[in-house]
Amino acid sequence: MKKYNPKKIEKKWTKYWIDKKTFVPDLAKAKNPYYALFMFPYPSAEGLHIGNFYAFTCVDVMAKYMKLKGCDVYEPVGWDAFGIHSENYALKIGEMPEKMLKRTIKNFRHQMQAAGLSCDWTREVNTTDPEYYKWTQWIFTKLFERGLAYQKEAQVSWCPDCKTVLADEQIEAEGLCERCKATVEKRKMKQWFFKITAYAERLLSGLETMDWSEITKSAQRNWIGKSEGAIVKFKIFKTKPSKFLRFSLKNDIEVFTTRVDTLFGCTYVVLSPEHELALKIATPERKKEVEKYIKKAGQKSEMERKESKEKAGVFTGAYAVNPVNGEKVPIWVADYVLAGYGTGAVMAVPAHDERDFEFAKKYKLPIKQSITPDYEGYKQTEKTVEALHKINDAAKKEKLKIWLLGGLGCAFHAGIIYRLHDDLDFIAKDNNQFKKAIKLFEKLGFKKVREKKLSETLTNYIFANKDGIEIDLGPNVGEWGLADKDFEENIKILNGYEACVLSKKFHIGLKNLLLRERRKEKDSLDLAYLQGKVLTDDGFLVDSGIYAGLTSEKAREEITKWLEKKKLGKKETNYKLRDWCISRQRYWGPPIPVVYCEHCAKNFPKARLFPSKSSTLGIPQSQALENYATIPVPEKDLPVKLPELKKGWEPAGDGKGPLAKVENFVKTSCPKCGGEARREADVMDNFLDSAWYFFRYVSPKNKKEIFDRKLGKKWLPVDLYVGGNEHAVLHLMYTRFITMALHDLGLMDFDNPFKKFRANGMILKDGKKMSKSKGNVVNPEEYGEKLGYDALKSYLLFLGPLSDDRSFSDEGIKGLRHWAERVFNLKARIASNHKDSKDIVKKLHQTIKAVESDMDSQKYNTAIAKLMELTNAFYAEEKISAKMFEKYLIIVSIFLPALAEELWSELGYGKSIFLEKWPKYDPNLVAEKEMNIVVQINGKVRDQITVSAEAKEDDIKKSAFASEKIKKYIPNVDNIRKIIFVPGRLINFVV
RNA sequence: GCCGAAGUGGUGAAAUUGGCAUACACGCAGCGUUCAGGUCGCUGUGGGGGCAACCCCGUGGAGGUUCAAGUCCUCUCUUCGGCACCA
Repeated sequence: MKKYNPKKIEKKWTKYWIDKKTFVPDLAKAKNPYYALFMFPYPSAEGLHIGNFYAFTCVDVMAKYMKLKGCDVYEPVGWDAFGIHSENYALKIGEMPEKMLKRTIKNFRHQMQAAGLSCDWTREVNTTDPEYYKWTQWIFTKLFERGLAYQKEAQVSWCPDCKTVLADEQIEAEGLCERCKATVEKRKMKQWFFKITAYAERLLSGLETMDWSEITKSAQRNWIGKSEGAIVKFKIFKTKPSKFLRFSLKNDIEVFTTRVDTLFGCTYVVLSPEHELALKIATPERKKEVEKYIKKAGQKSEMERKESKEKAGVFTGAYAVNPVNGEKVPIWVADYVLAGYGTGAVMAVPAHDERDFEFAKKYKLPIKQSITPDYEGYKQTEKTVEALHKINDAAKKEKLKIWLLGGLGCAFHAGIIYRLHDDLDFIAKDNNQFKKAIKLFEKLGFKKVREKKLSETLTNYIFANKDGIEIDLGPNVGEWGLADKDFEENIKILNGYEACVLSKKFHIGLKNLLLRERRKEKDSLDLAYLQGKVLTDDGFLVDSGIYAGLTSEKAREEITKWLEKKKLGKKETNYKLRDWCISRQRYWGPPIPVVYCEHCAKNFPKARLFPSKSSTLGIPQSQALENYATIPVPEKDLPVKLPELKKGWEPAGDGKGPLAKVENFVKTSCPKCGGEARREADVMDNFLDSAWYFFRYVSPKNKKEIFDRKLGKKWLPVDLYVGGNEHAVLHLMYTRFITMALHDLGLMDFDNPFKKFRANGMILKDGKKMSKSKGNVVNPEEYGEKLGYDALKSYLLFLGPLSDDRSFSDEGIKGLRHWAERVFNLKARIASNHKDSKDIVKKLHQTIKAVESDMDSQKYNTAIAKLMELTNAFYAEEKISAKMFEKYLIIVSIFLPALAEELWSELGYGKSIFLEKWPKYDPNLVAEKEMNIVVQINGKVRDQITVSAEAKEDDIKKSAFASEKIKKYIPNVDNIRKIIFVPGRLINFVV
């Protein structure tokens, strides 16, 4: 018998599929289109990576399944060949990118074809093809017309190694370049941006209904970073407190906050060093210092700013007015406030914000509480302290020495006693002092409510006032004062009173009150010390005028309403998402299709204002270079071809692209006036190339349109997309944005490009991340050649669920090779006119059903497990019929395509197995004739019984009682308290 | 710190959504076939106790709901991913 030789078989069938166009659909005639897509391969010199290979496989298996299920499946392929990665590698080996890519693409194609994927190789696209990037440029011009592409001078991220600016999304968490891992710098440069922020809300809310991996959606949500709050205007206070400066509105300080409810707790305002008012408002005597600080901060990189843990800043000498209470608050400048978020200015509430608190502590700025977690407690303690004050003042007047103590553990309970060191006997005898105290209490509105006899001579009197404040009057110092370990310490804190020991229950409330007492003494008290931590959670407002007592949530609404009415603020939503910087000072990309014309600027000043006329979004128009009009290249002149350069295509690092030096490229004529003009010399980010490629696949050779509208309607959006989640906020976000923009142009009627997206987990090698330096990189080609691609692909899928990280091991893959072997060897058991046992037929039908349901939810690992079970079941049979084996081969073919084809042809079929139909399972055969019922006693399994599928509860009960084991546990049926019966599953007796 | 995902045998992992925990595979052990080897076939394999039938324990930890919990609720620990001086 022939031995299983995957190498030979796979080579034969991969060639057959391509030659016979087995997987090439007729896009126009297709009746049941299914668009299966894996992420755009970037043809790296290193060759195919196992992670990408895995994503391809996930898509491919589904494509094969859907094809057998009767769909017209399109699984296109192409090359994302522009970009810094390719160019960097070309620079490294000193070869032109174009030449190098010819080689790497060839290699990639070869590797992917060898893998037996069901790609359509007749419709490849390549982003570096002028026929492709013509449309990349076209998209730019369309966005420009709509005001979604604009130029501005801004702080941008510059990679010193790649010598170009990058988008925010292309900077990794530690401030490293996504491509080369160099630390990026901040530079102020004029760059082209895409107004992705105009779509922030749509990008966010769209996520809700999208069938995408949760992990991806969560990453996008975090990146968009929506926060709802308000803008509050602080007017600037003139040094003479009687008058406000009559500043125009723009000279108000606007702050963004999500916590308007803490506005009463605002004790100062902070501007970022980049804020336009920072220097303007500084008083003459502070100006020098402020200027010095701003300069120093400007020199620090973003990383340095973040690294310096201690908050630092400088006082401007100026004051602002808190709009809600008219309080005068100092204005500071500090670099812990970011220029790029919100308004670049914040209201500081040190009592309820950790950063503000840290800053306030350092510079001894006032801390004012305006939120409490326990409003009732707060009010009561306030009243208690008020009462204590009264008693204390009155006692002083009458020269009565008393100590006030909080009760330990009882509500609103303060006490009055004699001095600690006074002799108890003396107290008992000194009725005079005691009587005086009682009188004083009565005078202050306290009434005796009860009394407690402590001994023959000592009595405790309990007084209460109308607020329900209870105060003990008695010589019970031993019980209270000495029992409390914190007594001495608390006396020190409370030197404002004679003494007050706090009940533990009201620590927070009373300590907050103490805080206020201290503030009166202009002492900035250490809130963290008193409270353990800064109270940053929502709570109830206190010391906040008419808003006191409201919940934070309600107060935010009310205060915002009031601010809006008074035109002192408004509701505002902020996003962390920033516009997409698409300029690259590099060679290997599509040139930005823009021309700068001096004549047009003079003759048609309006040309500069382009695109404001057609803009519907109120975006600031492009300002281009000074004195030049910005003219987009019209469609008929596209593409703007990237000139072939033999020399000088390396990035210079001077902030200009290499094309700037190519005079015959830059020098051009203006498409508007025909006069002399200059081209933009930067190229576009390659993430734009890959943001729309799946549209192009629909009609890759179309010369008239970006894609054929009719075919688009049929095939788009993509049915299944799989790829790594490292692109969650890069490719996957850009793609959504471009799709929305094209949707708004009327190109199609959907704005989510991928109906279903699944982020595949990472493949680890023996539990560790793969890396070249560790030398544990799994090369798919190596394993494919050695053990067969059928086994390799199935193993990757069998490892675990699609979304989990999975560990690849050389031992583990043997199991799948083994399985392939067993499938191959099954043919020895085929007997053409054999009559299969009922059980094995049932097993086949059950497996068909189970595999279908697993495939529908992308549970490839269990689908394979079930096919293995069936294989094992076949091995338990002497013979199997050819008919059954054929059905089996079809369902196995999605995982072991080449092997299935080979066996299929050996059975005598002349056509591909993938032209067959997925076998239908017979529901009658799937259903079990008999069922296994678990018999439990008190929830513990004690026996199993087999009954017919039609058996009713009573029959089952009877059979259960017939069991010897059950009899052993329940000798007397009367002891059964309850019977739980789950049809088809179990019966549980509670005794 | 905030948001998300996840913790089950020696290992990768299953578990019809609350109903027999550990399917399938690796590894290991044993048997068979073979001159031999394993890319062959079969059997066994969570832990503990018992000659045995059988019993007890067991899904990161602690509680809870339930006849019944890997699954639901509360608290907690750990790991991974995203965001992060974002007001």
